[in-house]
Amino acid sequence: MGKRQDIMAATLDLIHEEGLQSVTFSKIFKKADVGSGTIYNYFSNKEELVNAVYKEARMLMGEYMLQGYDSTASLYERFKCLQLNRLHFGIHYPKEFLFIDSFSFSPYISPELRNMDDSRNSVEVVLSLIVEGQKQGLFKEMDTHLCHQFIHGIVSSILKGYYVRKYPLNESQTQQVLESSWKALLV
Amino acid sequence: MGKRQDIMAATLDLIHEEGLQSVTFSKIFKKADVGSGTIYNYFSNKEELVNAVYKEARMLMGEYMLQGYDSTASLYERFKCLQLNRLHFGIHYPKEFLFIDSFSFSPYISPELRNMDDSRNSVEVVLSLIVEGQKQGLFKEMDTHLCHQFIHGIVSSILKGYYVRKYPLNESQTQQVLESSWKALLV
Amino acid sequence: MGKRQDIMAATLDLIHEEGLQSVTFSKIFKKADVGSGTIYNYFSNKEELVNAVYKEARMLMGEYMLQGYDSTASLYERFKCLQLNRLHFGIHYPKEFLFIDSFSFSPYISPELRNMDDSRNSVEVVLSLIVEGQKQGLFKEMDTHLCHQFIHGIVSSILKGYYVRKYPLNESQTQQVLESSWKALLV
Amino acid sequence: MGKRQDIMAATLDLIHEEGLQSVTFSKIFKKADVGSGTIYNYFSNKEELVNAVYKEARMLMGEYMLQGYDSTASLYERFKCLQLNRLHFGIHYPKEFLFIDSFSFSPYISPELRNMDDSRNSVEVVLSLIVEGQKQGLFKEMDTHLCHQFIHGIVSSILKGYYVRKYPLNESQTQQVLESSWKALLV
DNA sequence: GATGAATGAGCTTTCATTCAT
DNA sequence: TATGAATGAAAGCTCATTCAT
Repeated sequence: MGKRQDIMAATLDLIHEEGLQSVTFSKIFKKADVGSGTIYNYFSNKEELVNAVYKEARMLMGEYMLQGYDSTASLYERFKCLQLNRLHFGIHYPKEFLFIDSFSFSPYISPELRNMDDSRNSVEVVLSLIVEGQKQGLFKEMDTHLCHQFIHGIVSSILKGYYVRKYPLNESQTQQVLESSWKALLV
Repeated sequence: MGKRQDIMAATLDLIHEEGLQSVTFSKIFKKADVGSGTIYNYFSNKEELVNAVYKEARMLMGEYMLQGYDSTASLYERFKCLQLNRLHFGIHYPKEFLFIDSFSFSPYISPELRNMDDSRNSVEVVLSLIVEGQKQGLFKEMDTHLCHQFIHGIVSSILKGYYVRKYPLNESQTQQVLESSWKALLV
Repeated sequence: MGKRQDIMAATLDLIHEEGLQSVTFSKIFKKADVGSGTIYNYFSNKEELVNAVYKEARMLMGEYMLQGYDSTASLYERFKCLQLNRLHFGIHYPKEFLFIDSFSFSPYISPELRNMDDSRNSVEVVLSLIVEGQKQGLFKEMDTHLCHQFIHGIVSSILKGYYVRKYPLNESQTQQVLESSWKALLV
Repeated sequence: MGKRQDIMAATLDLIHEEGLQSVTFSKIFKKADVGSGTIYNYFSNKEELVNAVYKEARMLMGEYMLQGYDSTASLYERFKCLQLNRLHFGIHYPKEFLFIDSFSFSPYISPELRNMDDSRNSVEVVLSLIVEGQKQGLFKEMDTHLCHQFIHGIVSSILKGYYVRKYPLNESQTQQVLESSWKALLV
C-alpha cells in the first residue's frame, strides 16, 4: 500500500515548507492522512524516516543525472550533460534538491548515506569525468571530491536565487551557467 | 554587560555545532551562562533570536566585504577586492558564513531579512560592479543577481571544502579562486 | 474511559478548594490521575477547560431546576418548585453552585456562555413565570431580569451561610426561604 | 508620595478588568507606571498588596455605608438608609464592591481582615440594627452574621445583573429593591 | 526611595513514542 | 496493518522576587 510513500512525501513537503526544525510528527500525520501510530510500522523513529527520505531523494537525483548521458561523447559534451541534468533536476524537483543540499553536511544524516552512491553510480561517473579532465591538463588540480562539490555548489547557488524568484532560468541563461561553470574549472 | 551578545554568540555557536533543529533554549542558557528568563528581556521568542543572529551576521559580512575597497581602482582590482573579502570573511568567520549560507533561503528567516541590505550596501556595490562589467562588454549578459549568486557560489563551494577537509588556502590557491570566478563572468 | 470527565471533575474540585487563581495544570493532572499531555486531547488551553466546566455546571443546574416542574400547577406552586430546586441544587451540588455564582460575572467566562440558556431553557421558564405574576398584578413591576437576580440572590445568600456555618436547612427554614423570596416579589 | 496609591489603584483596576488570576506584577508595573522594584518598598509580596487593596476598599465602603445615617430615625428608615448606601456604593464603586464581594470568602484574604470592622464600625451598626429588629419580633430569627450576609447578598446579586447591563437601576427600581429586601427579612 | 536587568522555580505546552483495540 | 488516546520527558515561557546602581 501507499502509506509508506504518503508519509515520506508529506515529510519532504513539510521540510520544504517549514524547515526540518519545525516538522513534527503530528504535522506529518495530518498531511499524510494516516494514523499517528502508522509510521512506526515503517520507520522506527524520526531520524530513520528523514534518512529514508534523504536516500530516496538521492536515488531520484542519481537517476536523473544520467539521463541522456552518452559516455562516448566529448568531455565538454558529457560535462554539459551532467550539469544540465543537475540544473534541471533542481528546477523540476526543488524539494528534493534543497533537501539534499541542506542535509548532505548535517549530522542528522548518517555518514554511510551521505557517501552513498546511487543504483546507477552517477557520483562515480562525475568523479571519473573530473579525473579525466585533470589528466588531460584541462581542469585545475583540486581534490576530486572537492571538485565535485564545486560544480554542485555553483549549480546549487544559482538554483537558490532562482527558487526565491530573483531571476528566471530560460534557455540562454541556462547555457551561460553551464559555460561559466565549465570555465571556472579550467586551469 | 553584554548579555545580549552572550546569548547571540552562544546561539550561533550551537547552530554551528549541532544544527538549528537541535538547538534548545536550555542549551543556549548554559552556554551563554545566563538565567533562563534573561533571554526574554532581549528576544520575545526563538525565531526572533535566530533572526537577530542572522541579521548581525549579515551586517558583519557586509562590513567585511567593503574593507579596503577603492572605488577608483580598476574593475578587475575592485572585483578581486570583493571576492577576496568574501573569501577571507568565510575563513575568519566560518560560523557566520555557514549560517548565512544555510539560512538565507530557509523559511525560518523572514523574506525582508533575506533581502536586507547592510549598512554599507555591499550587495549594491557588487551588483553595480557587475553592471559596469557588462556595459564594458567584458561580462556575459546574465541577470545581475544570477551573476552575484554565481560568484558567491564559487567562494561558498571552496569554503565548504576548506571547512571539511582543512586543507590550506594559500596564496596560489586563493588566486585560483579569484581567477575562476572572474573567468566565469567573462563573455 | 472518562478522562475528559476526570479532568473536569478535578478542575472543579480544585477551584472549589483553592480558588481559580491557584489552580495549576500540574495540580489537575495529579488529582485527575492523567498524564500531563492528556488534557490537550480535550481542551486547547486552561481558559477553554474552565469554560467547559462552567458550561457543564450550568447545564446540570438547568436540568435540576426543572425537576418535577408542572406547568399546569398554580403560580405559587410553580414558583415554590423552582426556588426549592434552586436551593436543593445548591445543597447537593455546592461546588457547581458556588462556581456558577462566582464566575458568572467574571471576565474569565465568555459573555456568550454567561448568557447561555441550558438545554431545557430553565432561565426562560423562570422569566416567563415572573412576567405571568406581573400580569396578574401580584408581582412588582420590576425588570424581569432584576427579579430573577433577586430571587437567585436570596437563595445564594442563604446557601453561602449554609456552606460556611454548616447549620442545617430543615423543612421550616426552607419554607422561610421560599416565603421570603415570594414575599419579596409581591406588590 | 503617590506611588503607593498608584500601585494599589492599578492593582484594583486590573483585578476588575481581568480577574485576580491573571493579574501579574508586570501588568501592575506598567499600569501604575512605576519600576518593577518599587512595589517592594511598600509591600513585601503580592498577597500583602492584595490584602492592602482589600482593606482600603473595605474602609471606603464602611465610610460610605454610614453617610447620612441618623441613629434616631425609625428602624425602617435606618434600614433603608443602609441598604441604599450599600447599593449606591456598588453603583459608584463597582471595582471596590465586586472585589470585596468576590474575596470576602477567599483564602487569599487573611481572616483578620475579612472580619475587620472599619474605622466607623459600620458592620457593628448593621448588626445591631438586625438585633433590634429581631427583638421587636419583626425580623426572622436568623444568626445575625447570616442575616447581614443575607441583606448584603441580595444587593450584591442585584448589582451583578446591573453591572452586565441586564437592566438599569433608576429611582423607582431602587426603591423596589429596598422594599423587597426589607420584606424578605420580615417574619 | 526608585529603578529595571537578571534570575530560576515552576508553569504551560509540545511532541515523539507506546499500546490496547 | 492501522489506529489514535494516552503518556511524560523535555521544551518554551512566565513572573514574583532580588539587588546593584
